[in-house]
Amino acid sequence: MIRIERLGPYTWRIPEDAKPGMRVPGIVYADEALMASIRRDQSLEQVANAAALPGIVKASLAMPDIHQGYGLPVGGVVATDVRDGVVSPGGIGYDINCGVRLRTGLGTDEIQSRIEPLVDALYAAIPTGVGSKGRVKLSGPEERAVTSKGARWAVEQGYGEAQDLLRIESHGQIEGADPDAVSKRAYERGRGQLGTLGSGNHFLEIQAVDAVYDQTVADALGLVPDQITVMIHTGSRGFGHQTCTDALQVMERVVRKYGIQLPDRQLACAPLDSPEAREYLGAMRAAANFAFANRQCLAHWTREVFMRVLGLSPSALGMALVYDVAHNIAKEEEHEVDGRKRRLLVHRKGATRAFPAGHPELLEAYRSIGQPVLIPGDMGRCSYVLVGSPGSMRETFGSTCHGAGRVMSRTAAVKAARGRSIREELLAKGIIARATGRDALEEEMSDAYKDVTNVVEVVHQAGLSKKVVKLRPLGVIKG
DNA sequence: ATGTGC
Repeated sequence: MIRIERLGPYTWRIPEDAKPGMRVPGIVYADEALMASIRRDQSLEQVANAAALPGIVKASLAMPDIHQGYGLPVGGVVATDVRDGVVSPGGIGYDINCGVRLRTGLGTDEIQSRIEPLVDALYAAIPTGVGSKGRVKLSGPEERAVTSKGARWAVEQGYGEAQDLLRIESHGQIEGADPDAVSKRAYERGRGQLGTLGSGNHFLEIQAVDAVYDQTVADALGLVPDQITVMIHTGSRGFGHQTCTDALQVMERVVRKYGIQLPDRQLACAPLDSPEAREYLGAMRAAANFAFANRQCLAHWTREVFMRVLGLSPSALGMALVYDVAHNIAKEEEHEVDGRKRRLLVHRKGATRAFPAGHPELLEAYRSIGQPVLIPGDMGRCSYVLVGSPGSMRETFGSTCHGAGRVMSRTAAVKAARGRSIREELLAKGIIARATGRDALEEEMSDAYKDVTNVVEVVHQAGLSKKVVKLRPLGVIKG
């Protein structure tokens, strides 16, 4: 059991001497109850392990939704100096640019009785499940264009509108993508998968605004009580998965070549000035753009379904994009550390960027309110919208949590759900669910997750991001 | 997360 001390009501510290090789301490954001569940897996060990990465700055950080992952826990944030630091694919995750998109719609009154046909039509229109193939057939050159242009590619093909791009993190197009750094295998796996939801915790949900905590910011985001929203959670599918797999294979060799000492081989990494790091970052950005294009396509079809089922014109439907965040990605950013500005590679793995109002890298639309932070909970409880707070710049390299975080493995959840009908339980709560995988709803039931309300309360109280609205689920489709 | 799995 790793040594951890409490610093305050919402912060904990793993001292630098808790494990050999640590270059910086670990800092974990949690309250007492969340820490009790965090202690049950190996995630704190992983926070300490990541503190041994060369060039790590200040601390190995973890959000209240952490749980064990590959190398770094999901919910981990690691910043490395671009001059002497490394990039670690395990610090980003297999699902490169897994992220969340939120759109607004009508009022609940207008569609309350139409949720079931909407869910059925969405389920029919949007491919779900492991290995699902999409409606977009990409040629080789087209797929390369997707990796460079991201959401812009989708808009140019008629999936959505140009103004959507003004409401996506990095405008849905990450610079520095290198289509030549992506393997043939990743291209093959991705080819049929643009415009697919995938499986696991990925979902598309119809929700309603349930509570408003910050009226001014909610107004600026176009979110009012009882309004319908659509939340989409998915990533780069087989394309990103293969890109991560390819990189890990390379990094294992690189660790030996450069003589890097690591407490866990899952943290395999490469110095940022090496050709291997440049190649991976080029491929990671390509995969990130694939994911932005993926969410853009899904959002477009969602809009089409709403128009068809409700018999509405585009202008009557509205459905503006609120925001689209990447929560599995590494980004080069400038941060002040001990009074000095430094260029850092910030790895966010199951963590959301949360720049506060006024930050120069924010989209123009949100510069005065801060970056919207989209936090999906679980199917049966709720989700949240927050915005970045100034504390995130002082403490977490402009980062906050990304979701609820699992407390049960998938197999444990299926076992715990034996004899129950999760679909019926959701229905009893007024939530209509459709899923492809045989155990998909059981694996994803509420009991398998921490209560997102507790997670969000911690990041709110800790000053990393502030609550804006709560969203309650009405209908969901899953893989 | 994933052409899921020791």
